[in-house]
Amino acid sequence: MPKSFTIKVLNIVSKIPPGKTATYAEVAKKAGSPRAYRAVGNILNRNFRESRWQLPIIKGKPVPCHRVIKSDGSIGGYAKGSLAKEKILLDEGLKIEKHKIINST
DNA sequence: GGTCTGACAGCGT
DNA sequence: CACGCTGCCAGAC
Repeated sequence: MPKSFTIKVLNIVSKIPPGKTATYAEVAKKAGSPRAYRAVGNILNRNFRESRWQLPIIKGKPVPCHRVIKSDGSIGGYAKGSLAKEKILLDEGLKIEKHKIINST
Protein backbone atom coordinates (compact mmCIF):
# COMPACT_ATOMS: atom_id res chain seq x y z
CA MET A 1 0.00 0.00 0.00
CA PRO A 2 1.26 3.40 -1.00
CA LYS A 3 2.90 5.67 1.51
CA SER A 4 1.83 9.07 0.39
CA PHE A 5 -1.34 10.43 -1.12
CA THR A 6 0.60 11.49 -4.19
CA ILE A 7 1.54 7.92 -5.03
CA LYS A 8 -2.06 6.81 -4.70
CA VAL A 9 -3.29 9.58 -6.96
CA LEU A 10 -0.64 8.90 -9.60
CA ASN A 11 -1.35 5.19 -9.38
CA ILE A 12 -5.10 5.67 -9.81
CA VAL A 13 -4.70 8.13 -12.66
CA SER A 14 -2.32 5.72 -14.39
CA LYS A 15 -5.10 3.13 -14.15
CA ILE A 16 -7.52 5.22 -16.17
CA PRO A 17 -8.21 3.29 -19.39
CA PRO A 18 -7.88 4.99 -22.80
CA GLY A 19 -10.96 6.74 -24.12
CA LYS A 20 -12.21 7.30 -20.60
CA THR A 21 -11.92 10.04 -18.05
CA ALA A 22 -12.01 10.41 -14.29
CA THR A 23 -13.00 13.42 -12.25
CA TYR A 24 -10.72 14.87 -9.61
CA ALA A 25 -13.35 13.97 -7.04
CA GLU A 26 -13.31 10.33 -8.18
CA VAL A 27 -9.55 10.12 -8.05
CA ALA A 28 -9.45 11.79 -4.66
CA LYS A 29 -12.16 9.44 -3.43
CA LYS A 30 -10.28 6.38 -4.63
CA ALA A 31 -7.14 7.83 -3.11
CA GLY A 32 -8.89 7.69 0.23
CA SER A 33 -9.85 11.33 0.65
CA PRO A 34 -12.96 12.39 -1.30
CA ARG A 35 -12.41 15.95 -0.13
CA ALA A 36 -8.83 16.09 -1.39
CA TYR A 37 -9.63 16.87 -5.00
CA ARG A 38 -7.79 20.14 -4.43
CA ALA A 39 -4.66 18.27 -3.47
CA VAL A 40 -5.09 15.93 -6.47
CA GLY A 41 -4.98 18.77 -8.96
CA ASN A 42 -2.15 20.40 -7.08
CA ILE A 43 -0.16 17.16 -7.06
CA LEU A 44 -0.70 16.42 -10.76
CA ASN A 45 0.18 19.97 -11.74
CA ARG A 46 3.38 20.01 -9.71
CA ASN A 47 4.27 16.47 -10.74
CA PHE A 48 3.80 17.25 -14.41
CA ARG A 49 6.03 20.30 -14.20
CA GLU A 50 8.65 18.46 -12.22
CA SER A 51 8.51 15.75 -14.86
CA ARG A 52 9.77 18.26 -17.39
CA TRP A 53 6.37 18.62 -19.09
CA GLN A 54 6.24 14.90 -19.80
CA LEU A 55 3.96 12.16 -18.57
CA PRO A 56 5.20 11.13 -15.12
CA ILE A 57 5.96 7.44 -14.80
CA ILE A 58 4.58 5.56 -11.82
CA LYS A 59 5.37 1.90 -11.36
CA GLY A 60 6.67 1.94 -14.93
CA LYS A 61 3.34 3.19 -16.21
CA PRO A 62 2.62 6.69 -17.57
CA VAL A 63 0.21 8.94 -15.74
CA PRO A 64 -2.32 10.38 -18.21
CA CYS A 65 -3.16 13.32 -16.00
CA HIS A 66 -4.95 14.87 -18.99
CA ARG A 67 -7.67 12.25 -18.56
CA VAL A 68 -8.59 13.78 -15.24
CA ILE A 69 -11.38 16.30 -15.64
CA LYS A 70 -13.78 18.26 -13.51
CA SER A 71 -16.99 16.83 -12.04
CA ASP A 72 -19.06 18.90 -14.44
CA GLY A 73 -17.43 17.08 -17.32
CA SER A 74 -15.66 20.24 -18.33
CA ILE A 75 -12.00 20.13 -19.29
CA GLY A 76 -10.99 21.92 -16.17
CA GLY A 77 -7.43 23.14 -16.01
CA TYR A 78 -4.19 21.93 -17.49
CA ALA A 79 -0.56 22.92 -17.04
CA LYS A 80 -0.15 23.09 -20.82
CA GLY A 81 -3.50 24.76 -21.30
CA SER A 82 -7.07 23.50 -21.21
CA LEU A 83 -7.15 23.64 -24.99
CA ALA A 84 -4.26 21.18 -25.31
CA LYS A 85 -5.98 18.92 -22.81
CA GLU A 86 -9.17 19.01 -24.82
CA LYS A 87 -7.24 18.16 -27.96
CA ILE A 88 -5.62 15.16 -26.29
CA LEU A 89 -8.98 13.93 -25.04
CA LEU A 90 -10.36 14.22 -28.56
CA ASP A 91 -7.42 12.17 -29.77
CA GLU A 92 -8.25 9.61 -27.11
CA GLY A 93 -11.55 9.13 -28.87
CA LEU A 94 -13.68 11.03 -26.40
CA LYS A 95 -16.48 13.29 -27.50
CA ILE A 96 -16.25 16.92 -26.54
CA GLU A 97 -18.91 19.55 -27.00
CA LYS A 98 -18.48 23.15 -25.97
CA HIS A 99 -15.31 22.27 -24.08
CA LYS A 100 -17.17 19.60 -22.14
CA ILE A 101 -16.76 15.84 -22.15
CA ILE A 102 -19.71 13.95 -23.49
CA ASN A 103 -19.68 10.49 -21.98
CA SER A 104 -22.33 8.42 -23.69
CA THR A 105 -25.80 9.80 -24.53
C1' DG B 1 7.06 24.31 12.36
C1' DG B 2 3.60 27.45 10.53
C1' DT B 3 1.64 29.61 6.44
C1' DC B 4 0.08 30.08 1.54
C1' DT B 5 -1.04 28.02 -2.56
C1' DG B 6 -3.88 25.21 -6.09
C1' DA B 7 -5.28 21.51 -12.76
C1' DC B 8 -11.71 21.69 -7.51
C1' DA B 9 -16.61 21.16 -5.79
C1' DG B 10 -20.78 22.73 -3.83
C1' DC B 11 -24.05 26.24 -2.50
C1' DG B 12 -25.78 31.05 -2.76
C1' DT B 13 -26.92 35.14 -5.11
C1' DC C 1 -29.04 30.23 -16.25
C1' DA C 2 -24.41 32.53 -15.18
C1' DC C 3 -21.29 34.32 -11.91
C1' DG C 4 -19.31 34.52 -7.12
C1' DC C 5 -17.91 33.10 -2.56
C1' DT C 6 -16.64 29.59 0.74
C1' DG C 7 -14.87 25.18 2.21
C1' DC C 8 -11.88 21.29 1.86
C1' DC C 9 -7.14 18.46 1.63
C1' DA C 10 -2.43 17.64 0.85
C1' DG C 11 1.78 19.74 -0.83
C1' DA C 12 5.44 23.18 -1.20
C1' DC C 13 7.91 27.26 0.66
